[in-house]
Amino acid sequence: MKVTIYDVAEKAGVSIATVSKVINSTGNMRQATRERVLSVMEELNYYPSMMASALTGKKTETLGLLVPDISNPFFSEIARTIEDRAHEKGLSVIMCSTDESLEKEKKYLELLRRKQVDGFIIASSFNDKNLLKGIKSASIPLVMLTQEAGMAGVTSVAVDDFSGGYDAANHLLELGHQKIALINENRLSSKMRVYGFREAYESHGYTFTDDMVITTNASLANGKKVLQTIINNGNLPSAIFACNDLLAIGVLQGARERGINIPEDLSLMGFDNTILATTSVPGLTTIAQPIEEMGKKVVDVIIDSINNKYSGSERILYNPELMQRDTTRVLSEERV
Amino acid sequence: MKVTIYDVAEKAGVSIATVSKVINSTGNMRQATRERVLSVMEELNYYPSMMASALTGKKTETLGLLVPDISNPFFSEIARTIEDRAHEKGLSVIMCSTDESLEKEKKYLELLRRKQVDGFIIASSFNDKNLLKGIKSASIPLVMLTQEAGMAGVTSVAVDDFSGGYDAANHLLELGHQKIALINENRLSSKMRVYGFREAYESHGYTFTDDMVITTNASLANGKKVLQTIINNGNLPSAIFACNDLLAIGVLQGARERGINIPEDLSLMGFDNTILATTSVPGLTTIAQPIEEMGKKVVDVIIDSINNKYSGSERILYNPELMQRDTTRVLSEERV
DNA sequence: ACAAAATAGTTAAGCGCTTTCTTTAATTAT
DNA sequence: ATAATTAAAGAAAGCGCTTAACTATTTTGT
Repeated sequence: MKVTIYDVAEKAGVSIATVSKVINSTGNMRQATRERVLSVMEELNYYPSMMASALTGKKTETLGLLVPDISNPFFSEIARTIEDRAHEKGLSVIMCSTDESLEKEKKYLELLRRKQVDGFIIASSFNDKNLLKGIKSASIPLVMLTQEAGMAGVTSVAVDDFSGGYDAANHLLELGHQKIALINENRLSSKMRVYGFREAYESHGYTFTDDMVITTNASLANGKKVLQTIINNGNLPSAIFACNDLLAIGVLQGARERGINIPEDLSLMGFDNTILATTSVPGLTTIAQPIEEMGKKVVDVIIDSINNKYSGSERILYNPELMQRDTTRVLSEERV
Repeated sequence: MKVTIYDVAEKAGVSIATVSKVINSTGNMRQATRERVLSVMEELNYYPSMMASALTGKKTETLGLLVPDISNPFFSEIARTIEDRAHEKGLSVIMCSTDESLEKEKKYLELLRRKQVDGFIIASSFNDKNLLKGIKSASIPLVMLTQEAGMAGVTSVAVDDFSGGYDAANHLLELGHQKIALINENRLSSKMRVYGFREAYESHGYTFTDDMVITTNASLANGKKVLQTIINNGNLPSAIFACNDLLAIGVLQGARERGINIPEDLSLMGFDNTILATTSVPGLTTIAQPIEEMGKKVVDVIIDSINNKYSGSERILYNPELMQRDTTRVLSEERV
């Protein structure tokens, strides 16, 4: 049978209250007593149940993390830094991949509420804001990662997507590109990148039109597919800006398969600076997010709000950084 | 305040026992009563606490997953399939990256025990078998993934590493390579790959020596580093077999930086067939593991053993598959 | 040496559920 | 219409812990 606090108390010849005190290092007691209890705990292989203690008003020491897809390198990389930081602070994390699907978001949110997680870190879109409102009004700590909540009173940590997009456009524009296609995801952060791009683009005096952008979900396959679409549309652009590395690499693969040379025939940019950008050939020019910093920050914020040391509602924005590698280059004369 | 079963009971004008019954769809009751309770639950935004119910002998519906590193694509990919399967069956999963460190393994194991996870899926090495024994003797369900427990009574699901290594060797040997370096990790599964390799190598009449293999941890950086070491040792081999894709890609990067052409100057193989193998250029020849199947299987096994429908102790082995891409080629005459 | 103050340890209620028994109400049979 | 049977709902104990309030034991002061 499972060994409980009663077993320990009995064997150590004390009350369960005393055992509880040694577990939590609270209250006063003789050193000898403490040691005796400790050794009995050891001897019996006793693991205090966090369920039981959570039930008595303590925390569950568990965080819920909702990401679109943990197998997407960007999210697995940030999940790793979150996990590390959380563990450092004594919390575990339950991860859920939502695929940005409303049903899954709803289901997982409910599940995690029932599990009484101490707080949520949310990197999934949550287009149904009511879901978020529900947890907000139950005053369960909540921090958005990678995007804003789209409602008051929720803090978020993210890169400055707009300026990342802006930088991307500038880079391409400086290289002489003007006919550019964008690949976008249907989430706010991606759209911000496109807006930023647009801003820079127009400030160079060009006209941005919506048909320059194609929206799809993040995956290698979709990257390829979109490239195909772009090709089919005829009128190949001289550069493509994908709103994340996964899509960009998909384009890269597709290009290779069709004999389109990158960057000779086509310049390509991604966003995120995941492992994929560093391992591809040519190396992917991309906009880096400070993944580690963001991961740490987001757990620090959630922990502070769990402990009521934080009740703000900020937008914490990090600066993106252009990582210039080898998929972009000056537009050669003959293509102008 | 948090809404509890009492609030619901009171508002619905029934006892908490009745509410409990509707929550769990047990016992008999009038349809009208059930509906009334249900609607009150809805109205009050009631989320039954799983902590409380777990305390009364039910399950926590939570699995503990220990992997070396969730940001390693192999593990994030398999974690995704595990997560999906688990959710399908109503369980959540807490993920922990151990970095194969003894302290972390110990810490996380203890933590998860305290959280009363229903079972463990372990893909980390656990060189200290006592840790595993502890959970085994507490009769907490446990399945090894990617490797064996190294003790009786524990079932494991993995690829047949030995035969994967064997296949890798054969492939290289058939291409005429004979001077081959291996990059190994310090975990049993990797060593099995090397043993398999060795077996094939020797069966071709060659002599395998231990100085052909260099051991390191899985990371891009280490792949590069090892390549450097190999170069420094002089006497460059004509092929390298890395025991996982991450290391192989590291080698690929390193090679590129030093102007070593792959596969012209050096053939290269990985293991796992992660996204990295498909996106690299040239595409990495590697040994594929059936990630999805394995992920599903491992949760099915753990669930069955949680429900006492399974108490076996099998080694469930999947067949690896050679994915021939472009980093390996026939050893050219002049290099023989 | 004795009261006052501080320290050590205990009692018991309560956290939010589940579940076994009981009791009460509704059906069916006679 | 009434007893026998079955269905519906409730009472209460218990899960493993925390904690406030309390009692017993020491220690300190004078």
